[in-house]
Amino acid sequence: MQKQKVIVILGQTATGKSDFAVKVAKKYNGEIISADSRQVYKGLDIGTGKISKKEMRGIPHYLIDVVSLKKKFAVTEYQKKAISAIAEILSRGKTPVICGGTGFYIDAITKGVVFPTVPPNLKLRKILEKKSTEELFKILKKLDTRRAKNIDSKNKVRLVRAIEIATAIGKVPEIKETKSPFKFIKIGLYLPEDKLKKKIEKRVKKMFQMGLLKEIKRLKKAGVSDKRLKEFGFEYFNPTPEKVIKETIKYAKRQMTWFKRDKEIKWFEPIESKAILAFLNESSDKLQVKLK
RNA sequence: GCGUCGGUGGUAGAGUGGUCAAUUACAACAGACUGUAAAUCUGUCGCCUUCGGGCUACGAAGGUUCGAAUCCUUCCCGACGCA
Repeated sequence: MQKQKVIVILGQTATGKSDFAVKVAKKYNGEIISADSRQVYKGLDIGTGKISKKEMRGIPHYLIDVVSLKKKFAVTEYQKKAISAIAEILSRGKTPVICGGTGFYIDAITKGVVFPTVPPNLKLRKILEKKSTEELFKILKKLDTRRAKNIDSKNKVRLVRAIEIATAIGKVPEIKETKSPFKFIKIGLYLPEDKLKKKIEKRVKKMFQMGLLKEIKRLKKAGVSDKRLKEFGFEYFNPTPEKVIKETIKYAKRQMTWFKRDKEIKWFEPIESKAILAFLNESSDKLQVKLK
């Protein structure tokens, strides 16, 4: 059977993914699934650069505004929801277009990573978080030598989670990837460094103009704690334009470190939109040919 | 003009005779990534290197000393105070 085609549009922040995805969706009878770890939350709009209703130009967008700020969202939930969204879109004879900059989320779908199903154990976490990384590493070593070997022994967050899994089910399962029933066509949008920086500056300034500070005030009023605000990213904790620009540039670099590993991504500058559309046509043709 | 304090690596800023190529932070560069992922974490960060080490460096030039970023002299520059 032919694998059904899913278009993926990824790239660093401020490269114009959202707009481009709408364009592609228009052209290919598509619907968009966002791959952004923060845009899933209701109420984080300006700081996350969420696309507006108007900018959506009538294209349905999935996985935006799907959880309350009080709930914690995680990759696994994203994975589940995104995969069912893909199925649903395809069942209506439309093309799913995944668009976003959260590499981890994109891989969760396109690589079919199987995550351990152990839920967070807040009590245990509280205890573990008080310990030093050395202590945590020792504990993990005792519980699961295999995972201890490949874990980052200085990364507390990872150590805590690994111990959490190991205490629940004995050992951390080896990482597994399952073959996806879909064919993903990955398009990466990139900009030369100086252009990217300029776009980031522009974008951040616009954020402040649009009322980022007001948005934060509103969140605080709604009972969001400082700690939680920090979790929502640097835009949400005592931001100044300079600080946000600086942090965004660093973040963009981290994104690229992630994307670089994926050799399936075909990279384009956003201005090459014709070339991209041609590439998409070609990719879908190839699929058709394989069919015969 | 006199006096005081200061001039340290891309920046800020420690160090005040040896363990100093120089704490640390930031920036920069590279990287990791098993339910927090705009998160979390790692490495490199004067030049050269056969990775043992070699060379040049703490405003400039001299000097003291076995040894100086650190002490002395002069000069240059900056801040402040007095004229």
